[in-house]
Order: sequence, then C-alpha cells, then structure tokens
Amino acid sequence: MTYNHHVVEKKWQKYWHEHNVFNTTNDPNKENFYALDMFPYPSGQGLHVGHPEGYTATDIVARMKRMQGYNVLHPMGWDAFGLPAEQYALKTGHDPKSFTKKNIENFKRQINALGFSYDWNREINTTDPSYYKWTQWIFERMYQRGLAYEAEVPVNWSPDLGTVVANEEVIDGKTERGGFPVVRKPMRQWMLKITAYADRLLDDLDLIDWPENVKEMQRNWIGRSEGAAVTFKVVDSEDTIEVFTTRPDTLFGATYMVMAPEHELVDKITTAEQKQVVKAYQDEAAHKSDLDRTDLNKDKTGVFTGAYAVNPVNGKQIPIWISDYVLASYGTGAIMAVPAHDDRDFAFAKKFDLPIIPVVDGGNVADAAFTGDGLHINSEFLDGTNKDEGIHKMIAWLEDHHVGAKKVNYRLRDWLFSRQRYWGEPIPIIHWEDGETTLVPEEELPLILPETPDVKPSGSVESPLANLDDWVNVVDKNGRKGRRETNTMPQWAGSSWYFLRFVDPHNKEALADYDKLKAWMPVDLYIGGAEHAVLHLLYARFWHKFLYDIGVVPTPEPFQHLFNQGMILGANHEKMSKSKGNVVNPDDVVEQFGADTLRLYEMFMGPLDASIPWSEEGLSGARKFLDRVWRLIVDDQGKLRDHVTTENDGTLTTIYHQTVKKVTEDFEALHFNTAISQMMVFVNEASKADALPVEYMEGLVKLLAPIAPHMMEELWQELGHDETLTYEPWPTYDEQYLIEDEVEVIVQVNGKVRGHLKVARDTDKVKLEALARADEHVQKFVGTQTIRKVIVVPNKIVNIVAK
RNA sequence: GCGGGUGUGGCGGAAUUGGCAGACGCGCUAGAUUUAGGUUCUAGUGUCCGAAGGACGUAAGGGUUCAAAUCCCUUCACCCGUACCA
Repeated sequence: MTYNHHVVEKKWQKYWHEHNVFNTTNDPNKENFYALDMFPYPSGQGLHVGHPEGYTATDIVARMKRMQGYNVLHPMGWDAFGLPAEQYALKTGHDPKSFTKKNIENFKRQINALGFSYDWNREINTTDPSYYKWTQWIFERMYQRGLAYEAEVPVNWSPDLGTVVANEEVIDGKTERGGFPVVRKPMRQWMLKITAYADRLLDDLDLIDWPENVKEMQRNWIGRSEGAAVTFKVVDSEDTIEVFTTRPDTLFGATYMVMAPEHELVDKITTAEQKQVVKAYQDEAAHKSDLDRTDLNKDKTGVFTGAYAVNPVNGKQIPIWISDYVLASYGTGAIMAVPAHDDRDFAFAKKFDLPIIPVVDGGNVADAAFTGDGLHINSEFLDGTNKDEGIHKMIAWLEDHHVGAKKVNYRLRDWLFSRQRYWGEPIPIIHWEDGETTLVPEEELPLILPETPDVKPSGSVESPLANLDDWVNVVDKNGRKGRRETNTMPQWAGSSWYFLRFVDPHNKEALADYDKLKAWMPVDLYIGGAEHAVLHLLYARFWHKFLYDIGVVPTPEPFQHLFNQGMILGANHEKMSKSKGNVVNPDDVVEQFGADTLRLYEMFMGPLDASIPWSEEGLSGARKFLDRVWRLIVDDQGKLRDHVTTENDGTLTTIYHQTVKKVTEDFEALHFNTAISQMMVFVNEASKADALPVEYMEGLVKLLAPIAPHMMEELWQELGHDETLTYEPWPTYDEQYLIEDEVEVIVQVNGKVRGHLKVARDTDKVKLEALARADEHVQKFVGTQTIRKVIVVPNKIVNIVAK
C-alpha cells in the first residue's frame, strides 16, 4: 500500500490538536528550551514557501529537544498592525480589523497544514487590546524615565491624498497611489531615546551568539566614533560653532569651516552681501532628494557665508562656508575642514581654491589628502608627535583652554516612534489646553483603538483618528479640555517585546511574570530573515535593556542564539515575485506531495542560510526518499515487513551509531542538509541488508520525526506503539560502535595516491611503511628513484617522497 | 567607495585542527520489471586519453608544504549591508 499523505497528515494533525500534544510543559526536573520564529505579518497573500524554511528549522530543534527531555516553549503569533491593512481600509472602506482577522485565519490554516508543533494556547496578536495594553505600558514607563519625548520632524505630506505617506510609499517624489506630489512638512512627533543605550547595545553584542555579519551591521548602524568636540568663535559675534572631529590633532591644518545648509546659525552669521547666494543654495539643497545630495553628486558644491571663525588653537581667522557635503543629521552639522588630511575637504578646497596646509608629514598635498599616520609638522606643540599621541595632547590642550573636550559620537539617531496612521497602537498621551501633556493613567490602559465604520484621511498631517471627535476630545474632572494624541505607534513596537509575552500570555497583572521570565529567557534559538538584522533586532534589544533596567526582565539580552535563514529563489534563480511568475504556493505543494515532503525538501536544499533556487525535481526527490523509508518498514498490504526483526546480525551497527551521532550533532548545529544526507546513506545501507533490527528502525523513525513528523508518527504506530512519539526518548549512540576495526590507509608517492592498504586499526608506523613499500603498484612509481623521506600518519596515510 | 560574505561536475550541494575532491540528492545514459507511460530495481555518470592504467581538475595567477578546495599574497566575478558619518 503506498503512502497516502492526505489521510495520514490530517489524521496526526487532528491527534496532536485533540490531545494538546504540544502544550508547553513545566516539569521542574527538566531544563527549559525556548525556540522562537520571527512572527509574521499576516498579509493577504498568505504563506510563501520562504516562511516554512525558518519555521521548519526551529520546529526540528523544538521536536528534538522535547525528545531529549526538555520543556520546550515553541509559540507562534501575529505581528498584525501594519500598513497593508490600513491601505486596504482606505481603498475599500472596510474595517482593517476584520480584514486582519481573515488573514490570520488563513495563515493559521496554512501553518497548521505544515505540521508545526506550536503551542497554540499561547498564540498572541499585537492588535489585541490585552496585548497592546502592555505595549502602551512600556511606552508610559519610558516616558516617565525621559526616554520618550516630542520633537519637530518632517514628514512626507501629500496634499492631494490628505494624508502623510511612509517613505516606502514615495516613489520618485510622488505617492505610490495616484502619483501625487509629496512635500516635506515639519510635525511634532514622538521619539524614543535609543541613543541613551548606544554603548550598551554595542558592548553587549559580545554576550550573544549571533552571526558575525549581523553583529557587524549593528556595530556600523550604531557607528560609534571617538574624537573631540571643538568650539570655534565666530568673528565679530557672540556665536560659537561646535564641531565634532575624529582628528583633533590636525586642528592646525583647519583652514576653513563648513556648515550644513540647514544649520540653525547659517542665517544669523551670513553677511548681507552673501545673503542672496546663501539663500539660493539653501533652497537648492532643500529641493534635492537625499540621493541627489549624496550618490549622484560626487562633485562638491557650496557657498561662502561671508563670516569667519577663529581657529582656537592658533587664533587664525578662517572662512565659514556652507555645503551639502556636511550633513545636518550627523555630529553637530558643522565641521572644521582640514583639506590636507581629509579626502572630502581636499576635493572641496581644490574646487574653491582654499588653502591647504599639511600638518602631518608623509603625503603630498599637491595631489591628494594624506590620511595615514605620520609625525606632525606646522603644529607648534604637536610637532614631532604621531597621530595617537597628537590626538591625546590636543584634547588635553582643548580641555585646558576650555575650547573643547574629548567626545564620543554616534551615527545612531533616536527612534522616530510616531506614525500618522489609524491601524496601530494608540499612544496613551493627552495634550491639555493649558499646554500640559499627560499620560493616560495606567489603570485606564489599554487605551483602545476606537472602531470606526470608515477609515478616511484626516485631511491634515494627523492620522485618521483625528476624525473621531468623541474619542479625540476629552475633559478632565475639573472641566479642563484636552485632546488625545492622534499618532499611533510603528509596527516595530509590538514586535519589540512579543517574545516576553509568549512566556506568560494570559497574565493580567504584568506583561509577564518575572519568575517565569527567569525560567525561560533568554530565547535559546531565534530564527528569521536577514532583513531584520538591524532595525527589529536593535529595537527589541533596546526595549529589553530598558525593561531589564526597571526590573521587569531578568536578562540583559533577549536572544541568545540568532540565525538568519536564506531566501528561497524561483526556479530561474531569481527572487520569487508575482510579476516574474515564479512563485511557489505551499498549499499546492502540500496538496500534491504533502507537508513532510515540503519540510524535508526545504531542509535538504542546502545550508539554512544560503539562498537557493526552487527545484520541482528536487522536491519529488524528497518525496521519493520518504517513500523509500515507508517501503523499508511497511509492505504492500500496509503491514510491518517481515525483515524488521528483533535479531541483530551486526551489519548495520556501525552505520546506525554513526547516523545517530551525526544527525544529533547536525540538528544541534542547524546543518539539516547533511543530517538528511546521513539518513539517506543509512536507508541505502538498510535497503541492502537482509534483516532490519527493530531497534534501528525505531531509531531511524525518531531521527526523522522532527523533519517528517506525520509519516513518522504513522510508522511509529506500525511499529506497534499507540501513543505519539513526541516525548519518546531521543536515540543515543555508543562510541564503541563508531570505530571500525579495519581501516583503509592510502599510500602516496610524491603526494599522489598510488595504493590502498586495508589494515587493522592502529597498525604502527613501521609496519605501515613496510606494507606501503611492498605494494607492487607503489614500487612501480618509486622505480629506481631514491626514497628521501616517508611520512606516516597512522590510520590515514603513508606518503613516500622519492627522487 | 567602504564593511561583510561567496566562488567546487549539467544542477542543488558535501569535504575546513591541511591527508583519497565531488558524500547525498537531482538530471542524464544503459539494462530489468510494466501492454505502455509513470513508479520501482540494477549499473554507470568531473574532463581528456585509453584495454589495463594514466594525465588534468575546486574563479584566475603566484607562494608555503611530503601533502592545499582548505593556509598566505595578487587579481577577477557575484551577493548582502551602507552611502560624503567629519
């Protein structure tokens, strides 16, 4: 009887569900293991074959850990706030809530069809008020500690749509929907002070087991650099300009200054004669996109303000220019320019004929800036020192004279936390008529997102919530009028702490019980796409550290071991996309081949982190292997085969124990492709054997169960058991069976293989050399040459060097 | 440009304290089973020359070593991140 995946997969999914097989256990005698997937945004498109790749990986580990005697927490939930639902609502007038609910149902159906061992009793949904109550609670705690504040930040405003659009909705300066013009408009927005945690976010990367490239991306994103702040006085004015520099040692070479066109002092210091050109340049810069200002513009531009500053170290007057090569958003928005030792300053000085004074010996200022190390020149008290020493001495001098200090600067900026959207967590803030801003009292949380029959643009920079007068307008007990914050939180908010809620999802008193968090955190294995390498993972780490500081969570880091799965490409080696017509739908695969085949195939394709094209033949190859396993154990009548026996003639002993070892180690290391290959080798050997010890067949079924759980449950039943194998003990191996008594030693002549010796394990060097020399074929290649040297590595190789 | 990574048969890949390159799977070839197709089973399958047996071969070039896919240097290609970060 051939294997029928339709029947068997449904049968076991029903069994698992009805028996609550995957409920998280809390046995105090067992160790805990937390295996987590990055929870998905339930899009209307449904599941993509890329989703199950990461999900299968964590599921395999979760299932193995259960069998190894751990309590396993393996949950799933929904990151369900987000732009698509809002856009859908705006377009159709439908409610994002019911739309989202429908999508979640579809996602859940698809996920369950793949046989993942999630504990659905812990399902969470970021749009559920009982969940976002705690998202709001965290915001309030941050506000109370000064980590949430308001600032004036420009947004993309579309007058035609009457709404603010996100960066990803702006294409070539026009709205994605309708192609209307977009203008930058300043608006008061909420910010979170992630920069206060910059050093810890950087340093604690050393505590965690993450891919080096992800750590490196986070380091670059934080962008810590050490240097000095230096204050320049503006000539004939009370104003001063502060700059940040990593090379304070080159201060004697600073021959001009440059400010960003947007710098607040520009208008103030610009002289009357220069007003017009400066204004014109500012306008031009304001209309250029960021891309124009950087990528497309390698040629330096700028104008002189007419003002001068005093170089604090030598009293020289230097001109102040503005140029868009200086970014308002980095450092202080102004720089001291040292053209002799900075490539950008050099290009600018060349173009505008500004003086170039070398202060570090080594380069030739006629050709290029010299950025290397060397001895200082033209630098009075620094002359003769090298770079490091010069920096040190200059900082001391600056501090002594109160014109500067050592400073650390970050590229990381504070987190823009508000969105002008309906479909997000309301920010629990009230703005009162007397100017006071207060939090919604904690006991009134959650602040529920009000339902509305029709989500429509507010017509202003505010979110659609501004339309809901009953909700927006509030009056306190003294009759003071107030207005609720109409901004909502970004999607990142709910995903910055969801892994904590899984630990204790129904808690009404706290976001999660501290002792339970202590038992489960940090997450032991976290798998998801590389696209979250920076933002999600940095935000989540930031919130976690904050919660750690206020005593809510017990660990400084949330995710101990992180892994990024690769992408599954279309059969044509291109990224799957509707427009390319190369998308594979998991529903179709499950229908045709079964979930076990999909899981096996995705794990066998190659290393988990590689991007590999889909192959229909590869997929049916996976099914063929599963069929082979089935036929190995079950006959045409659906009965256990006769050759599965309690007797063991020993032919499979070594390969079985090797397989148990390799599969166990490979699963642990997430090397699923090689684990599967080892099981294939074992099955090939077993197919040739006369008798199959029942112990080994049970072992094989258990080893394969994490990958192909439905068929293995069925085979486990064929082998005479009547309960799930979920909690059966994981197979073990015995070292003594791994070692073969006879080994093959290769014989080389001058590094080329010329013969093989079958000898007893640990045959000594002398004997091996003698045997090698005696080999006829070897002798032929040695011929009349003199043997100069013989290298013998027992159990491995003999290399005869002859000339 | 900078930072990180990768480069192995027709394809996906395996082998990393340096020790038989190509495990395993796909595809392909031949044979068996089948009315036939599919399935299944057996054998073969890096390239070149051949009867045995050789020579060559891990992006390209060079080096270290008894021995290099693996270590070192140079170059090239592709992928990911980033974008004048002072």
